[in-house]
Amino acid sequence: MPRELIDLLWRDHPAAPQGGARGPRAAVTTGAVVDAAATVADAEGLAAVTVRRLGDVLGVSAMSVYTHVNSRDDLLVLMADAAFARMPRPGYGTAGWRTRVRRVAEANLALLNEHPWLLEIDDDRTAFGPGTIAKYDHELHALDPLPLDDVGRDAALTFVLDFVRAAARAQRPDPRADEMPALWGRWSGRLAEYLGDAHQLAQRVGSAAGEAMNAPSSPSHAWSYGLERILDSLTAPGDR
Amino acid sequence: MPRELIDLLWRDHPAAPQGGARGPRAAVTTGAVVDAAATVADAEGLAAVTVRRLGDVLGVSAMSVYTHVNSRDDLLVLMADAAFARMPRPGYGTAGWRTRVRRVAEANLALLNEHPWLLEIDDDRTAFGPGTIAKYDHELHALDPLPLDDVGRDAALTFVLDFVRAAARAQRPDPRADEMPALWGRWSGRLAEYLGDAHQLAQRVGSAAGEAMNAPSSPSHAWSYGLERILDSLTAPGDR
DNA sequence: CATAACCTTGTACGGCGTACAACGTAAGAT
DNA sequence: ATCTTACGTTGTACGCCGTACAAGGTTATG
Repeated sequence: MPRELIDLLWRDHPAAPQGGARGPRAAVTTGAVVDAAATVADAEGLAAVTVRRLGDVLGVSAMSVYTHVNSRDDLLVLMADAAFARMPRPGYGTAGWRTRVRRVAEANLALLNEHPWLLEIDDDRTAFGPGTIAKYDHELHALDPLPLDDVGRDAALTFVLDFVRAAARAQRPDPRADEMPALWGRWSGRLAEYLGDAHQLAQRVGSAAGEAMNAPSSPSHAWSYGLERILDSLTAPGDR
Repeated sequence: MPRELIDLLWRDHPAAPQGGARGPRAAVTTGAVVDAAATVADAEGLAAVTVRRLGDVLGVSAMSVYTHVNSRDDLLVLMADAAFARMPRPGYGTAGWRTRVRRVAEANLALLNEHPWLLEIDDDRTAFGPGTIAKYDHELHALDPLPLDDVGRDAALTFVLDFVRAAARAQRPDPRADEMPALWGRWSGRLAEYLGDAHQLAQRVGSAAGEAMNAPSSPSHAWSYGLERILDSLTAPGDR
C-alpha cells in the first residue's frame, strides 16, 4: 500500500505527501484514474468500472492502476468524493430557510440523476474526503436560520438527503426497461389468473400508480409533493 | 429456461405449473433453494450467496441449482418475495390511521433489520410476486381512514417506506466496523492537519452527530423523530 | 421394452480483483 | 561517472464468480 486512502482523498492539498522523486514519472495520476472511472460509470454504469477496463481507457496495464488507487473499493470512495467536490455551492444570500433547503435538495437530486452510480456507493470512509466534508458544511449552513442544536441539525439534513436519495432511486431508469414489454406480454395473463379477485385494492392502486408513472406530464409529482411535506416537517414541534 | 420466474414466484398457487412427471424426483425444490439462500444471506450477507455455495449447503452440485432457479438474479427476486410473504399481517382493528401507519413502518424496519440484504435487492420484477403483492395490499389498507385517491395512496405508502428504508440503511452495521478504530488511529491526525480550521460547522456538527450515534442510550432518536415528522406530513394539505 | 422427458453432473469459458516477481528507469549517494 | 536505491510498469497466475453445454442416469409413458 503506497499511499493511504486519506492521503489520496486529499491529494490536492498542499500538505499531502507527494510521490518520491526517484524512478520513472508515473504515466497517469490518481486524479486521472478517478476521472476515467467516473466517465465509464456515467456511460455504462458502475459495473463497467473494472480495473482492466480502466487500464484500457488510460492506455496502461491493469496492474498499473493499482499504483494510483490501492483497490477498487478505495477507488469508489475517491469517485464519490470527487463527485461531491465538483458540486456547485452558491451562497445562500438572504434566502429563507425553505428556499435554501429546497436548493440543497434539488442540487442533490440533480447530482444523483447525473451520476446514478453514487447510489451504489456505500462506504463510510467517504466521510473523510474533502469534497464530502465541503458539501456537508455547505448543506449544514442551509439550516442556519432554523433553531436547531448540532445533533438536530445533522438529523434534519440526513432526513432531507435520505428523501432525495429515495426519489433519485425511483427516478433511475430500470436497466431491464427494454425487456419489460416482452415480459409483460408473457406474464400479464398468468398473473391475472394467479391473482383472481384477491388483493383488489392492490390491483387497483397498483395499476393507477403504474399508469401515473408512465404518464407523459408530471414527471414527478411525487418529488414536489414529497419535498414540500419534508420541508413542512422541519418546522414541526419536537417529539410528542 | 424450464419455468418462468412468474411461475416460480407463484409456485405454491394451485394454478402454478407443476414439474413434469417423468424423470427422477428432484433432489431439492425451488423453495428449499430460496430458503437456503436466505439463511446464508442472513448469516454472511448477500455476497456469500453464490451458486456453488448453495449447492454445497443443499448437498447438490452447483449446476443443479439452476434446475430450480434459472439464474442468480431470479433467485434474488424469489428471496425478496419470500421474505415479504412471511411478514406477519395482523388486522388493523379499530386503530386510527396514525397507529396503523406506525405499525407498518415498524414492521418494515424490523424486517430490514432482520434481513439487511433486502436493501441490496432492487429488481422491479419482485412486484409480481405473491408476497410482495400481499404486503402491498395490506399496507395500502393502513391508509384506509385517510382521504386519498389511488395515486395519492400509493405515493403516501412509498413515502413512508422510503423513510423506513433509509433508517434501516443507517442502522445497518458497517461491515468495516472492526477496522475503523485502527483506521481512525492512523487517519485522525492527518485529517486534522488537512482540515485546519476550515469547515468549522461541519467539524463541530459531525463530531456531535458521531458521538450521539455511538451513545449507549437512545438507539435511534432519528427514527422516532423522523417517523413522527413523516406521519405529520401525511395529513398536511396538498401542494401549495 | 423403447422412447421421451426430466434431473444431475463435470468440464469449461470468459469474466472479476489482485498477489507476486521480474524488469526498467531515474534520482540520489559515493 | 558509477553504483545504489526507490519507484513505476508489466505479465503471469490464483482463486473466485455466473453459467453454457453436453453427457449420462432415472423414471413415467407410448
